[in-house]
Amino acid sequence: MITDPGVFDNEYLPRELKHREGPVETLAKAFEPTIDGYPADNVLVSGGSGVGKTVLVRYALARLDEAAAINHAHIRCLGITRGQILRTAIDEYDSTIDFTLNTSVDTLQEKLSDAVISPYIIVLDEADGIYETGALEDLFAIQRVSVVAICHDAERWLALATPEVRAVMHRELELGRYGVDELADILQDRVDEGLPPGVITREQLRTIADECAGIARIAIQSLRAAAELAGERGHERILDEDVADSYERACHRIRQANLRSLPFHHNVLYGILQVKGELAASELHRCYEALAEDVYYGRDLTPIGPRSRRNKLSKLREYDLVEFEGPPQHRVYSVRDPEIVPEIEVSISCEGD
DNA sequence: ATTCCACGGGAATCGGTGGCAA
DNA sequence: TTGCCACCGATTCCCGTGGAAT
Repeated sequence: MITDPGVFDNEYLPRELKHREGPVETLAKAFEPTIDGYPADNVLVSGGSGVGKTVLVRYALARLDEAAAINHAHIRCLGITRGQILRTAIDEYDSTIDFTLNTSVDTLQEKLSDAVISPYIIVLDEADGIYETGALEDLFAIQRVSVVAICHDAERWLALATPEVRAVMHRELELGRYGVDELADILQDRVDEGLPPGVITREQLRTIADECAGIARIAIQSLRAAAELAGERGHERILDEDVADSYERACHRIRQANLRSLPFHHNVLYGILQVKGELAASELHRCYEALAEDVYYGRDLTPIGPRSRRNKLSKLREYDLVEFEGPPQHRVYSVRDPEIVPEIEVSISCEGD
């Protein structure tokens, strides 16, 4: 049923960004100075999950590309280091600049500073934890570099900022949740581009939009899931029952992709929880230790200690894969969705069963 | 009031990479 | 080629914190 699967990709950039005309203009204004060779204004873009922060910035940069050849980079900052941010920033500006794995981060900063001779816009996506890296100061120290920081909560982000950082964040852009009709409009564009005409009604799009509570990413994946389900069930067009089951499948797919993007240790911990259902912290650690030798056998990795496991578990929670419940000393870990399975086979039978 | 326990921040340490001089 | 060193990122070690149990 799907004629162009590309329209459901995260990377897909719509021709027109519906219901974000104001923010698009704000970004265009912020980028305008680059056309005359001056640095762009720094912008802080904030808003909840799936309100289209990333796509907004990508869209505005694509428009800028049409007007002038301005260097820009897009860096996902979640869980990466100061060095990785600087390396990416250097590489995206000029891939001929060489550095190695053990080049000091201070040197990297100097290299970037020396290299940048024209306006350079660096988008720091998922920049909620950017202060821990220290990379922000590195970038702001470079005159022609400007930053678009994307975060969830602007107030918290600015509260953590130094006065220097606050002083150079010239523009703030807060995106609210889409309304049902707005989101239905956005879905309609994807329908027009990626599905045969007439397979879904406006009312069904509104149902999808409503179910997703304004979160565009889930809505778009729900639309895709509804079309897939209709296809699998041999329906000529998308029926209400396909729409009804689409949200589950969309969430499932997003979480499954999240898990796949995480390294082995995370998958081991997840696998234990997925099989056991619910575990107290001490039980989880006991299971991990009981299994570790088998699971890690033949791999170029060694089992990690309890402290690292806690960090991995926090990460799993950030990715909406694992839940914590109860106070620290009685914390219970469980998976959000037992249907999501890890990449690895964790054939679990911990002692104590 | 005291003990217990897991959490999580921060410092120390480890294993690996790559430059450099002998 | 070898040994040494600086450095990185990942991990471990150490320890203060705070809520629940005793």
